[in-house]
This record gives sequence, C-alpha cells and structure tokens, in this order.
Amino acid sequence: MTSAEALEILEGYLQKKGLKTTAQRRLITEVFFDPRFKHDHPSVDSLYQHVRTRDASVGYATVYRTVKLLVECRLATPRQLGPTDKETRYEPEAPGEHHDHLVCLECGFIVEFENEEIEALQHQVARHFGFAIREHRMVIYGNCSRADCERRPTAEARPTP
Amino acid sequence: MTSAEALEILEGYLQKKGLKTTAQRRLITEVFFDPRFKHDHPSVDSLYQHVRTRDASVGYATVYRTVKLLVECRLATPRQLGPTDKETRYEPEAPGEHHDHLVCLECGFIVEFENEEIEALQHQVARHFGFAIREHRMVIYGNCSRADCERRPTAEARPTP
DNA sequence: GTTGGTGCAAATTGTTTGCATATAA
DNA sequence: TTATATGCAAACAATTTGCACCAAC
Repeated sequence: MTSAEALEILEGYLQKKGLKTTAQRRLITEVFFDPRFKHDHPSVDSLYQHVRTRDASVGYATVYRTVKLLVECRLATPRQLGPTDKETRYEPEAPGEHHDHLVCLECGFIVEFENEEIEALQHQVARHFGFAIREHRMVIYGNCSRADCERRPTAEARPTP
Repeated sequence: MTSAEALEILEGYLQKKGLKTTAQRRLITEVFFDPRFKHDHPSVDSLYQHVRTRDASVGYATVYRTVKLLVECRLATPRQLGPTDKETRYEPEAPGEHHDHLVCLECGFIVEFENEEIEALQHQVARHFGFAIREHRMVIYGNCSRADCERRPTAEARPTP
C-alpha cells in the first residue's frame, strides 16, 4: 500500500466521521507509509523523529492522536514485538492483509510471514472451544542465521537470558 | 506446579545468586501459585491485592521486584493478552510446559490450549527463514459462546472455566 | 557483622488530556 | 462562522529507584 492509497483511505474515514484533513495528518501518514520506513515497525517516538525532519513544528501529541486515527481506520496495527519492549510499536497495514512475525532475539531482525495452514488450524482450535475468531497475533522468537547477526544489537528484542 | 515446588525452584535460584529467601518472597510466590488464583493471569496490582489480604505490610515495590525474580527463574511469564490491556499480566509457568491463549474480546474469558500441529508448522516456518526457534507467543482473539458472555466486561473478573 | 531486602516516597517513562489558539470546512 | 485540530504543558498510570532502616545469612 502506497502513501497515496493510505491517504485516500484516511481522508475517507475522516470525512465519514466529520473530522478534518490537516497538513499534519497528511504528513504523518505519508511518513508512516514511506517505503524506506514502513517495515520498521516504528514506535510513536521514532515516527515523531522522522516527522520532525520534515516539519519540526509538529507536536508529540499530534503524532499520538494521528496514530490512534490510523489504528481506528485499520491503516496501522499496534504490536508488542520484542518480549521486553516497553513502547508500543505500529505497523502499516493494508486492510485485508495479515502476517505474523519472526523476531531474532540476538539482533532484533524481523521477518514477516504468512502461513495458511497455521491460520486454518487456528480456526479449528477456536471452533473447538466455541470461539468465533476475529483476529490473532503470533510471534516466533529465535535466532536468525544472518551473517551480521549480533552486530546490530537493538534494545528491542532482548529478554533476560 | 504446586506452590511448594515453585518455592523450591525459587530458593535454589536465590541461593545460586547469593540472594536471600525472605518471608515476603515466599508469600508472594505462594499466592502466585495458589490453585484458586493461578489461572487468572494476574497483573502485579492484582497480585499485590491478594498478597495484602495475607500480609498488609507488604509494599508494592516488593511485589514488582519479586515478580521480576520469578520471571528470571522462569516461574512466571509476562503476557499482554487483551489487545487493549495496559498492565502487563503474569502467568505461572512450569518449566518445559507451554500453551497458547484464546481470548474473548467481549468478556475477557481466557482459554489456554496446546496444539502440536501448529507448533510443528511454526518450526517449519522458522527453519524456512533460517531461524532456530527459542519460543513463541500466540493469542487468538474472538467471541466466546458462553451463556454469560457480556455480563463480565472486564478481563479481571473472569470465571473459572 | 555484612550484605542484601524492605517499605516508602519520589522519579521515570510512555501516553493522554485540558486549554488557548489556529485552521479546515 | 463554527466545529475540530494543534502545540504546549500538565496530568496520568505503570513501573522503577534512592534511601534509611531491617533482616537473612
């Protein structure tokens, strides 16, 4: 999903709700869907930093409020990847799509994947317990095999050993 | 796992680390593994409340510090069930065991389950991306079919299955 | 007696909110 | 024109920490 498509969805949502399209909301959405940035699962703070490089007058609260709007119209999903992460991180979403995550406990490297067999089994389990599935979250933690694993230790994915 | 077994593991851990076994640590562990309580996935606050009914002099900080110890020796796992939960909740663990969760979005009802087929597929996916699995977290959200669903709107006040 | 533990209150951190002003519709 | 948005600072809520006194070893 491109920034332009996301903006269209956002504007439709705002209109429907009688809310206003502002320069800040457009900028934040644009940055959030920036191809160079959209796989970062950014925290609000990280998004705020990027936004500030393009308009230093934008306030922290506005970023929080806009991210909340993006979540409401399903353009963003809150995630708690790293088992030790304190901040909530957000991921750009195309409505209808879904994927899960593999997270490297050493270097924080994240892989997104989809697996229909697992999804089918989840529905089966849910049905067995009388649940109607609305959504699910699955994160697999492990060690990746990239050559430069360990060389980029990030704060994000480090549980107590 | 009984309170007694948990206590034994904790005391072993404390000894190994040169830390001390105190009445508070014993009490908190006992309450955390109390059979009437151990499936509640309690928050630190909820655990604190229960502990206070048995010793009103125990402080909030001590409960936090003790829970941290329990996590370190793998007797507790931090969870963020409810997509809207603010507080971290903790679950008593028997080392080696594992289960996932079904959470009702309406009433907060939680079912624990295990599914070997899903676990096998997770390993397959991980291998495909060159990851060695260390652990995983899976939560399925949906609507349960219990007769009194909706009547218990908070995740804290949950029935025993 | 020494080292680590506790309770309290104060500090920190991520997030939200009240308010006066600014801006889209 | 009029409702909604913004930026700022203050408020909040969950969690952590500094410190003087206590208690396990």
